[in-house]
Formats: sequence, C-alpha cells, structure tokens
Amino acid sequence: MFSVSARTQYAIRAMAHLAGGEGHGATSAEIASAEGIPAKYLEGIMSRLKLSGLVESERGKHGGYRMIGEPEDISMLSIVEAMDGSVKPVNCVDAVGTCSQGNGCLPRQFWIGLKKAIDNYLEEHTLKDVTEG
Amino acid sequence: MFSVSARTQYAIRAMAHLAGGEGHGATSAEIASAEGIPAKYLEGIMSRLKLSGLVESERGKHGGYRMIGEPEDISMLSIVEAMDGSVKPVNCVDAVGTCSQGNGCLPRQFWIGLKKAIDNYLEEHTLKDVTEG
DNA sequence: GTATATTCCTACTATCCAGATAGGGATATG
DNA sequence: CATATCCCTATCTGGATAGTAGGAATATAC
Ligand code: FES
Ligand code: FES
Repeated sequence: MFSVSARTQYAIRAMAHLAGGEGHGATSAEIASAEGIPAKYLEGIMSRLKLSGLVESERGKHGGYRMIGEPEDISMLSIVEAMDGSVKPVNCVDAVGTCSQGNGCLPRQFWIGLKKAIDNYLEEHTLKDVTEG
Repeated sequence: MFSVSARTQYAIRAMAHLAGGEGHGATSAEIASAEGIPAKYLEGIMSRLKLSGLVESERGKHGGYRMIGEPEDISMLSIVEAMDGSVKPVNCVDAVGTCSQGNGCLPRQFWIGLKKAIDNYLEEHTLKDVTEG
C-alpha cells in the first residue's frame, strides 16, 4: 500500500548522483550507467525534472544536466511531485462539492489530513537527508 | 500520487454504514444498495474485512455482517491494511540487507520515516472521525 | 423437507497504467 | 561535417485493479 513508483525512486537516485558529482552535473547516459537505470527511460525522467525546475540542461557535445540549487534546499516533495504529481489520496481532496455533503464532508477532511501529513514529511526532508544524513 | 484504491474507499463506506445501522449490523446486499457499491464486488470486500477481524458474519436467512467493537475503537489503519496490506512505500522497508549499504542505508531510513508518518496518522484516526467527527 | 436468503468460494474478463523500448529530430561543439 | 548530447513521439508489455458470473454451503421459515 502507498508504494512509490520506480520512476520516483529512479529520480531520487538521479538527483543524488548529480548532488555527488562535481559542479552538481552529469549527462543522462552517465547517470543511467552509474545508477543502473534504463537509459532511455531515464531520459524521460530527466525531462520531467527539468520541467519542474529542479535541473537545467544543455544540449550538444559537453552538454548534460545540472542541479539547480543545493541538495539541502531541494525537498523530497518537489522530486515526488515532479514525477507523479501532487499527493492526492482521493480525487475530491481538491475538488470540493463533488459529493452531496459539500465542504463539511468528514471523509474528505480525513483524506485532506492524510495528504497534509504526507506532504509535511516530504517537505521537511531534503535531498541532503538521503545522501549525507 | 499515493491514491487510495476504490476498494479501500468502499470498505470505509461499508464500515460507516454498519456503524450507523442498529446493532452495527446489515447484510451485504443492503450495504451495496444503500452505498451504491457493486454488490458482487462488495462481497469480496466484506470477506476481507472478516478475515481481518473487523466484522463477524452469519449465514442463511437473517444472516449478515456485524461490526466487532465500537467505531471509536476501529482505526482507519486497520481498514486500510485489511484491504491493501501494510503501508510500504518501497519494498526494502521491511527487507533489510537487500541493498549494499546494509542497515545504515539513508534512503531506507527516509522511507521508513514516511511509512511511520502515514501509519501514525491512520492509527490516530478512527471510524468515528469519518462518521461523527 | 422444500423454498429462500444469505455468506462464501473460484474463476473469468476488461481496462488501465507503469515500465520499458525504438527511432529519430534538434542543437551544440570542434 | 561528425559527433555527442538533449528532446520528442510512438509503441509494446506485464501486472494490477475493478468488476462480473456462477454456483456451493448454510441457516431460517413455513
Ligand atoms: S467530498 Fe469526497 S467523499 Fe465527500
Ligand atoms: S535498503 Fe532500500 S535503498 Fe538501501
């Protein structure tokens, strides 16, 4: 239950690899090889990381990816959301009025609370926590 | 991300229905009809709830299901686990030694922390919270 | 003891999606 | 021009989830 996608786990490893490399940079192929991630699959992951503003890229020879900012400033939540979107236990957490009970719907309050508990934990922890402790 | 299965949501509605009924009891067909849950699908759900010790059952005429205990004593975690097993963000949370880093593996510590955050929230909340507030 | 209402069991189908692959286009270097 | 890289789109596949089908076991009622 509540298992994390392989994509997210790959993304964390990729970011950790960037954090460890000099200048916080590396090519997609390098990361794939070093971390044992399917190269073509990783390309899509790096693309998402870029869309979310976690890395920047340069094409052509001597191109590659570089982390934006420092590991201690990159929350795990930002990585998770970059891969699979925001935490949403049930659809109605951000769609008020879908059920008859309106805003006072107790199950909805319960799920929103769960979302917050998860979001808080992920927001409190950064890339640094999973690389250096 | 981290979406809850329809099965779990059905199970909560079913338990809430039992909690509301007199003697905390009802038949599967009653619940299905009242809550708008596919009848045959619900049968499997009730079976799981029974296996987990959350309800008891009686067959034959005048049979049905009855909640064991009171709503305030039934944690949401117990319902979630009855449906989809224990919270396990990644496989290695309960399988130490799968990765090279052994027990000090930082990502593992991170995921275990997430599991605990989720478990705590779900354990703290009971069926009563989603029915009466 | 037959009809009926229920839980219980096994198997099947359909649909979706994560994971992965394939092929090539765009762009920068040299 | 040759090469290395990021980038885009399409496709395949396995497994899981949601739901269906049919009936066996069991308890009650008349
Ligand atoms: S708003 Fe989702 S159950 Fe009421
Ligand atoms: S034990 Fe899971 S990543 Fe190390």
